[in-house]
Amino acid sequence: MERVKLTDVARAAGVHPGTASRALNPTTRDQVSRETSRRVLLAAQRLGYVPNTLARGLRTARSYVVGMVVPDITNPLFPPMVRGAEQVLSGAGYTLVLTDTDNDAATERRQVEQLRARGADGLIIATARWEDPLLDEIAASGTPTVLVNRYTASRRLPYVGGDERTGIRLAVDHLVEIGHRKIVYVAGPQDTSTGRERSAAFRQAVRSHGLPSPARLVSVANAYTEAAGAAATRKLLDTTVDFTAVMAGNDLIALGVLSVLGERGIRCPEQVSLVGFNDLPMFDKISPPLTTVRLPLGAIGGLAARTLLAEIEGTGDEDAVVQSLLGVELTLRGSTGPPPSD
Amino acid sequence: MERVKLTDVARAAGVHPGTASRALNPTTRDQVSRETSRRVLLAAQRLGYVPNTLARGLRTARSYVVGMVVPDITNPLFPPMVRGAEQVLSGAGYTLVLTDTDNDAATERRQVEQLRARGADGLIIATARWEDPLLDEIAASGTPTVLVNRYTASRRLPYVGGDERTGIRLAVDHLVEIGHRKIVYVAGPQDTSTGRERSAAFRQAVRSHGLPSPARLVSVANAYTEAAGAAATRKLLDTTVDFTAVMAGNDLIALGVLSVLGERGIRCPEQVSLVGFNDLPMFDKISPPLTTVRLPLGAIGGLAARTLLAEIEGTGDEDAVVQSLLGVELTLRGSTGPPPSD
DNA sequence: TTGAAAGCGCTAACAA
DNA sequence: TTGTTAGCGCTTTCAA
Repeated sequence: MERVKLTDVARAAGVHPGTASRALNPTTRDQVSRETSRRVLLAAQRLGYVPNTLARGLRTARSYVVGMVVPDITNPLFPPMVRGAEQVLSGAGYTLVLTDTDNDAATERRQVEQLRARGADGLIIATARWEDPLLDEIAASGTPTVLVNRYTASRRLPYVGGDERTGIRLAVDHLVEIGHRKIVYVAGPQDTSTGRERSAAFRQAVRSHGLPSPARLVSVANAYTEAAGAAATRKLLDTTVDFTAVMAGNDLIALGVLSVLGERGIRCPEQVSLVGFNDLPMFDKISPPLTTVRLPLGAIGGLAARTLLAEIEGTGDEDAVVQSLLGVELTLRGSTGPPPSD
Repeated sequence: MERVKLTDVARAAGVHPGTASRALNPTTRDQVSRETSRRVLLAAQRLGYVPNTLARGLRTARSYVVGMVVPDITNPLFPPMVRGAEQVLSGAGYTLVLTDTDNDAATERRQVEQLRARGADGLIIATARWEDPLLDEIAASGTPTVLVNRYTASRRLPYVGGDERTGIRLAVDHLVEIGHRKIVYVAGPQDTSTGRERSAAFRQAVRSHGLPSPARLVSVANAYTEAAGAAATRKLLDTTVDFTAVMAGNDLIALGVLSVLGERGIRCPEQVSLVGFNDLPMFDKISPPLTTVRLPLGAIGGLAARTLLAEIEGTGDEDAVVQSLLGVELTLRGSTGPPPSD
């Protein structure tokens, strides 16, 4: 069960290994006569030759490996991004190595190290914290890297994501349009760019509509989870501010909002409207179906991959794209309606 | 920004590269004096040495790469398995390369080839069809491989999965226990082992309870999707058999069943009970919350990885495990209740 | 216990 | 256009 190698192909075709290599490699094929390259290709095919990527990588100092780091592949936000990236990369002859950090900084560091040990040509990272020393080190190291989903305060690495500000504005516009004036915000954690960006966008949107200052109308969840969303909502309700609509930092937080509304006997959307963020799968099946902001996750992953490839293969003298935002849309469903008329 | 290599460490420690290699490698460290190995380790640490996995792999003919092939990472069934596998593998010093075939056989073949070009030490495959030539070729090639989630008719490769037969039996037992006698089954596609296995288990369970022969009580969906489930349910309802409970081939099919019941004004669980399979995320949030069979997906992925590692690293003279089934449990929720009493 | 040297499979600079 | 040769960074046999 010996593996066929280049020398075997060369021998079978009656040429030197160097020639066989040139014939097999599309970029060097024109250095070889048509007849010879035909013979080599044929022999390779016949013997079932599969080039050894390790050996090639060792010689060319390129691994054709791209690492992608996600906090938790079980979070439905990430699979579509991974998929989008993988399609682009494998189409370009690259292999995607996926690592899941389990939301743990030490694990992340170890895995990035592993990726570098493999000579990864580049990195796609979805785990950025607002302050993130590891990413600053990576930026300093010069490894081609693109952030997705979240970016860092230092903004030292290019970023691809959705246009979150517009997403929040669309949602608030919608609520205002159907009559809401008292809108509260259950924000996501502020140690991520998404949490900060969306909070800022909410404040701005509310202000632009001349609605009451949101200072006391924002409650911050300390994680993007149902439980954290519920806790933040309880805190909000305990200060008994009155409101007719809730904007949630993401869909899972919206789930927490929904459960607390249920607890307190507040009906959605009759008494309080609710908008989420992300449009995760199955949120159209819950009751009430959630109005939410949809991000083009697959496209984000794909564009991140293309951005990275440009950086890896690019000539380097072109101006680099530092940030790309993709358009988002508001998905209207049953969780939003006019405020109670009394 | 030059990368530190073994020779640099050796020079810094004042030893020969061969010695440095021995000191750095845990399995050969005892061939080196304590003092020397201490010096080498220290130098490596100080210089930030990261070994080049490619070079090592080329020399040792081992890549420490395991490929995992899934049909669609966007399907929530797979992320937990991937995660379980990745944790085991990275704990053992292996890197997981994930590939998504987009449910396409040609893509799958191309990707498996890529994985072999990378010298993958083994494969975990979640895409098995009942008749699957590619997998038979892989089996013949001798590449260590473990199937998860589904197996092939030829059973030439070891398989790790959930105990599906027991899952179906638990579900049917539950329905019978709360009073149902007329149970129908909306099966999944019969070109997968899961579709076949569950169908057979249903027939057997029904028979063992002395319920009416299920021949006309089974409708087959041609895919594990909501749409296919809905279509199969319509076919069932159009032949107007009367029943009080539906067992679905999986959760997505159950979703299709639910929507058709809604269409026809049949209430669940008051008029008809419904049981799913897999316990996907969010199915506890739909209305009614779905009673379903839970598989230990993470554990399945983890065990598949361990099985594979045993095969890769094993001495080869031990008897190999050919199949491992993990325990499942029935999760009772709102979609099942006693049949109507009239 | 350590050093010397060969070689894993491939590519690329140089020579012919 | 093709052959020759060296070497990518590492491990491992052999010798000292």
